[in-house]
Amino acid sequence: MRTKIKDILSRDEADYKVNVKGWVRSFRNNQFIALNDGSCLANVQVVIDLGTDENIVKKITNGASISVDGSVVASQGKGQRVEVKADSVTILGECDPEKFPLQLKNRPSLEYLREIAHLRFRTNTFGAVFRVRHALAYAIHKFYNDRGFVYMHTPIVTASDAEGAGEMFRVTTLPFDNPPRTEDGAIDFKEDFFGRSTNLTVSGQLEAELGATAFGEVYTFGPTFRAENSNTARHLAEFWMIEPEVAFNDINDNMDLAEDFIRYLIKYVLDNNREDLDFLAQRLAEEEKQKPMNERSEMGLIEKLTFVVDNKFERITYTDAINILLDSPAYKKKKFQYDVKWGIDLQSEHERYLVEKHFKKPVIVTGYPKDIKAFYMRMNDDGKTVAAMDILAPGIGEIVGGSQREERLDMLMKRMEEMHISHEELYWYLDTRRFGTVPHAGFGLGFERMVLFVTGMTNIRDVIPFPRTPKNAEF
RNA sequence: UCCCCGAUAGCUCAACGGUAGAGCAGGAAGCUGUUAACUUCAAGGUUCGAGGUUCGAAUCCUCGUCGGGGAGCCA
Repeated sequence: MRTKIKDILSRDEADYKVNVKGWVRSFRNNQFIALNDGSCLANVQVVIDLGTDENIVKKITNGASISVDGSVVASQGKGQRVEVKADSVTILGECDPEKFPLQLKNRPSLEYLREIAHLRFRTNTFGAVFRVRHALAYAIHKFYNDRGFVYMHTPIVTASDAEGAGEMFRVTTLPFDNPPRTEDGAIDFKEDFFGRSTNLTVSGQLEAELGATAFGEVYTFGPTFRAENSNTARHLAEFWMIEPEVAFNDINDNMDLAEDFIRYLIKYVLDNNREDLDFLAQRLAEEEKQKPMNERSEMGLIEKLTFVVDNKFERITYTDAINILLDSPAYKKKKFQYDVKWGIDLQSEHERYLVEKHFKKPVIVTGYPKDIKAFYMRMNDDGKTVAAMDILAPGIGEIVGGSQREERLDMLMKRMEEMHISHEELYWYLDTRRFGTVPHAGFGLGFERMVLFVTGMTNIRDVIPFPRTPKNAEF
């Protein structure tokens, strides 16, 4: 019966028999094995006799997998309280040190580790990141389950291309070198697998709204695909998104939910993944030391997370945001590359100014001009703005985008016409407004952006196991 | 997609247009309660690819590939 290293270290007692299995992180002095089994960040020290069979000792190399039978004893050394005194060591899988691409003592760069993503889980950093990622995923389900939400699986393959959330990946079984054609030469999607043109989903929101008008409170948590040629540290072609949708909620309820949600997730990880977070905090602090003074962040990772848990997000309207920007020293000194005036979409530099310079905390911006937002957002009484809300996080930018939805059939149809979206194609969406329509609201939280925020990592490719980005679908 | 920067030993990085180096890893030997163990020795290179300039190119120029930072699009 195998005992996990996490259990040995947290039990913190001596004088009992165990079997431990894991991967060798380092082997010192022909005697001391630092063994890691992924159950926690820390290694357990395995001590073997100097007289151990040389054929075994030779195979205890970095990366090798071993099984150890022995006793947990109080350590004579300084670095640990308990260690495993081995009675016998079995090599499960050898690891040729000459060929093993992961050499931990060389401080491999994140970029290099990305090239060996199949092995990078075996590092402290990625071990911590992906344990935290898991904890966040679990906490998401727990948060909504505890509040009576129904977890809804919205389709991955969709025929709807009206969501306007970005470029889509086509799903087809047609031969691309010689597709069937209609009489006028267009590709005949009637011949395709689904009998129509289909794509990978860019959002589960429209389907989630259907669920919300029956269950009241639903959420989705699934993969999402955007075929945008985005090459940034914040974009993936395949990413995960959480989209709660709640009947009878207005925009203020929506903000409350999003804020409670984010704060809950951070608190969950602070309470349950402290060892990993402390390691990531230390990693980040060392990285910050490399930066010039004026680029360093004022707070450490733990401090930042605690601050977010303890403080309300700032809530401002789009119009307030524009006025703050117009009044800012940055604007007056012409520091902004893009001009500021009512009606523009806020640029990255504007969002960063609001979040990182002016408020220095997460900011919720509401009431955006209708012309820069999607058709389904509820029109405000002024006829110019919609009940949209974006949550902007320091260092990440937009982490949540949501709105109260337009529940009034006539208003919704008018907006769709203005934006050239077919009523026929979305008849099922409009039906929710035809039959027992209710006010409702929801939002989308980018899961990887949340993981970025919590772990303090800076590239989104380092918080998803196998990133899909333009020109990269390895593994 | 656009702008800027980069690619040199397995990894992290040096090298003014003039003999490609170091640390670590890996190999050999030693030491033995170590903590990224330590000490000694030996080995390790198509300088990303294709062209070009030059007596001579890692170094300069052009194109390409890949990576990083920023922007756009967004979550």
